[in-house]
Amino acid sequence: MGRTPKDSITIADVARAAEVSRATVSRVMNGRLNVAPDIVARVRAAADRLNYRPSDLARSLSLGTTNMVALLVPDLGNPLFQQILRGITSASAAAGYRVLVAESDEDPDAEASIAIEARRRCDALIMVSPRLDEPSLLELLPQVQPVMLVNRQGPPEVSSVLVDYGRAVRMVVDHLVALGHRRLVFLAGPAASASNTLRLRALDVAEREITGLEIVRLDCGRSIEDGYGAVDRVLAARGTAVVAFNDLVAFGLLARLNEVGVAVPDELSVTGMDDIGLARFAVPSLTTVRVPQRDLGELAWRRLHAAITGADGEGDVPDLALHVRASTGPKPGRGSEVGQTLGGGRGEG
Amino acid sequence: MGRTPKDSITIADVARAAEVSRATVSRVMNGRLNVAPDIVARVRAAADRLNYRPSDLARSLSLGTTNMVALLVPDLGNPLFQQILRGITSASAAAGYRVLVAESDEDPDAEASIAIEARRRCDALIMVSPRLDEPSLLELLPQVQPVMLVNRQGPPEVSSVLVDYGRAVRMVVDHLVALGHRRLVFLAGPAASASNTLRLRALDVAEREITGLEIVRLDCGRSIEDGYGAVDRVLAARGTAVVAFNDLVAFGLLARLNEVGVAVPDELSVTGMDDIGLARFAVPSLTTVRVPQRDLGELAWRRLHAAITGADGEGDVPDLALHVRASTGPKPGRGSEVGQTLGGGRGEG
DNA sequence: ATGAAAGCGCTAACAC
DNA sequence: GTGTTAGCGCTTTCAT
Repeated sequence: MGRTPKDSITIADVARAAEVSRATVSRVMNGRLNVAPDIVARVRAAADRLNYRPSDLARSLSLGTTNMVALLVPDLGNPLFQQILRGITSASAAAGYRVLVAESDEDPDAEASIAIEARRRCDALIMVSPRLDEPSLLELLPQVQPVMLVNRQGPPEVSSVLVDYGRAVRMVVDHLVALGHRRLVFLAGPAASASNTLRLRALDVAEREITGLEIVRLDCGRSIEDGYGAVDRVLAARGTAVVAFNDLVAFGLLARLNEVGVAVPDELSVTGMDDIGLARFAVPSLTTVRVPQRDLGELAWRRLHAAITGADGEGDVPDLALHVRASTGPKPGRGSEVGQTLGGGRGEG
Repeated sequence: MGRTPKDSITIADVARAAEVSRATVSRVMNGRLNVAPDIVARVRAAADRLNYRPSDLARSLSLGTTNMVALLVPDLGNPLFQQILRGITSASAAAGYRVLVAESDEDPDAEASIAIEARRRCDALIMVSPRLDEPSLLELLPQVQPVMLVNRQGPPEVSSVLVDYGRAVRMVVDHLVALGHRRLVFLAGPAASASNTLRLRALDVAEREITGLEIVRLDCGRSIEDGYGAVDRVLAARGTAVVAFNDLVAFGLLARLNEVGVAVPDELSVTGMDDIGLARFAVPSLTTVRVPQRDLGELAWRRLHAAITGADGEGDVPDLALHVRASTGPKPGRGSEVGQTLGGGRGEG
């Protein structure tokens, strides 16, 4: 409307106080040249005296740009998304952008409308691991451009940052196979998670390629509690090593194994995924694959920023690295050392 | 300006398509009554057909309200702040608000300007554990109202949500004293942290009140690494129990103690603070005080929202609760059971 | 019940 | 160099 008794002082107040036009004040505030030094001083003085702060809202409306990015994640409680948020926040802050966070609460149906709504207030949107089904996603994406996908593949014209969890899980499997393990238990994550699918596919391939390798797949989840609660089924599966969906699951597993007195890695090896900060400090310290989650956020931002500004998006998805620690060891049973070579997999049975 | 070749379709387009005035479209979009049903239908149809989305920016400018809250935290990597963010995000989303996150990176000098800048884009600001010194804080607060402080006390006219870490640490101390411990080691957090000061003060009081109680204060920090790295100094301090600044520090400590072969709690008891999700799953599971961090965020939001809308801010800071788990036990040495009573503290030496 | 018009606070042509 | 003016897209009096 027009009647809001705004307390805030506007550019007009400064213009009046400095006895210049609003345009000139604007020029001064934005460091535009072509303003006489004495006028600049006068305006600055007036602005300071009045404690003037330009309205970002009005600037944005006029400029057609908000300097904000929206970030939509399924669950802010997930360390992965927290790290990505950190990466995006600090990287975008460097470019003068702010981050608006939105959470879908793992509800696929809510995602689309939240995405649209959040995007409306921002110049761009970053969707992390959207749980939306493929058709809905394809329908949504054009409406929220420019948009960036993290850990989910979109159509070719939509850029994305993807971690190759397939390769990651394969690194773990190869490591365990090299230690002599032939019967592994995989603790699967949420079915709706694209990265879980990647892992499963890689396991299929591994099973096919490595002779004698058996992998028992167990539905589990992605939280500590899920891992903790899976122990009975894990033990019943009679594998010699377990590949957890992520570090959190591995953590829960380790805690419970410790309670029931199963020695890790002497009786059972355990691996995680992600290398969250705590992995190194698990008891025993956790063998896992380092996924540079924070860098992921930064990269997503860089690419998006490049897309917005028309520059070229430098940088590639950071490398994965297997970190072998104390939670994995040779397959229990005969002998102690194993030292097999990777790959060709001379089966045990 | 006026020349931006906006691709987005505006209220004017809809008005034209529906052959009504923009005012009418506005009324329809906002569910205002006083519009003939057939007109409503026509407008809705046009809007749908054109895929019209009102610009939040323009609405905000006109309405004078953004429906956004700014959240400023020192460090997004800190689980406490992450939980608070979660609480605020979900609680405010329920009221149709979005959260803008900003991070000061623990830099006190950056805080003021970030706060002002973030606040300008939002209707209100929540500052968590500001590291700013007192005078600067007092100077800043009036400029960013409405503002809410979390875990830091401001002047009376600025509302805040405070956890009584003093009481929390005292609960831990009493628990340890009851177990027979008389020489404790306190691993202190960042000096700039107000909550650390609260803990230290409470320890002074405890030392005065409980006869025979000695507390060795060691500078440490707030991260796992800090706890991990403090082990040598802790052992040198020759206490029988250690009170860690928070769960993270306790985690690092436990990990290292396990590596060097110090039995917890048989040789040394360890306590944390906060009861982060992982505390229960530490090895051994961690005795700690549950600080409902997420609720803190929700409460901060509720109070702030009440202040904005003029309602009254219901709700109180949620209760603290000591969770006794496996990381604490009787003081090592003579006998096994201790079973002393709290308080009056019959000293040992 | 609807439209015309002013205004939210700012920026950027365009004149002078 | 500086002022004038016309928007950015929306809401809301005020008149009809």
